Amino acid sequence: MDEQPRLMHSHGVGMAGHPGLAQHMQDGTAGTDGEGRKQDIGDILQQIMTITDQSLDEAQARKHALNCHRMKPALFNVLCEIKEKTVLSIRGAQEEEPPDPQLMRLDNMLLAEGVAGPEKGGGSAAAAAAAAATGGIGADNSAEHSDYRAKLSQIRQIYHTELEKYEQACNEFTTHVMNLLREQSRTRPISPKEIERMVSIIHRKFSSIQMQLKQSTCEAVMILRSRFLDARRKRRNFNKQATEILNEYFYSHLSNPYPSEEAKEELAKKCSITVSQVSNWFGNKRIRYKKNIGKFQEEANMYAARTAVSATSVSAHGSQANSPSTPNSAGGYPSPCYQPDRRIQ
DNA sequence: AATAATGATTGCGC
DNA sequence: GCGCAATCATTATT
Repeated sequence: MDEQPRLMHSHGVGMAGHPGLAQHMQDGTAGTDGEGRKQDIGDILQQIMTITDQSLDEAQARKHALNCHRMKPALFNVLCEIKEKTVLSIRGAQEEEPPDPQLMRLDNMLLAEGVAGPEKGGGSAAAAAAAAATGGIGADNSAEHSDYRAKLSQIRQIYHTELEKYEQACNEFTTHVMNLLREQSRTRPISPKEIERMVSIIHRKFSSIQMQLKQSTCEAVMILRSRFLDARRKRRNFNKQATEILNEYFYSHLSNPYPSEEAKEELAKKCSITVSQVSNWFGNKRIRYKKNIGKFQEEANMYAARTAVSATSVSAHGSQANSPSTPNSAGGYPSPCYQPDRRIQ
């Protein structure tokens, strides 16, 4: 019920009644009465308000005069405090900045890829060594790898120069703004705290720009990786002998062209390719054979004839064992017209 | 330069 | 995990 008066009292923040000002004025204006002080302040404020109407030289002189005025520090502090209470307190609350998880992720990735970290020694020698250490396959691989390294270091260089540019621009801008604010704080209530806040705002802005750089660098690295890691891009056909061996197996097991794990391993060893390459080959072969048997007719006949010949020659030498483990008849895949029958004769 | 062949990858169902 | 089918990207051929 009777809270109204108290509320109204607490809201009454006027300039004349400001405790800080009163305190400052006590030692500044010894001997004058209240009317005089008010007159003084009104005078100063009037001068400040009209300063823009004057010519440049005049304004400069007036600014200097005001700056040297004995009331200046007091007024300045009061204005700063009022400003702090009215404007900045609104934004002051949301001041804390937790480390952005996304930024951390980007940083970690760049570090892991060797883009952000310290410069790793020199050029092609180190790259080749690294390639040899990781690859172990041979010259082909190391050539690819050094190419990869070269491109990566290119990205790295761009990243660093850009980052440095941003850093420099940020510093330049910050000092510029700080100087400006310091300069303006001679005529405008700008507290050091406010300048500090402004600097942190600038830093935040620039770090968000840096994050964009990091983001795009990450993307570039990912694209580079996918380019070089995708085996489709460095595909080499198998040599003649390898395809020969694979085809031989395929056509002699046409009824069931699914080599077991062991068979795949053996084929891989014989062709000096990996087991998964063997699997890929058989996968491709099966589907392509099935899709267009006619096209493979000739090939099928050729290999069938060849195995038939080798089988007969083997059996002619005495051993009666059937060479392929699975006979070639009933099954999923249609056979070509010429069906090699090793039981022939 | 077009086109075919070929090894590798991806998405889906089992 | 495997195989199939579709597809990609490169290499060989015309």
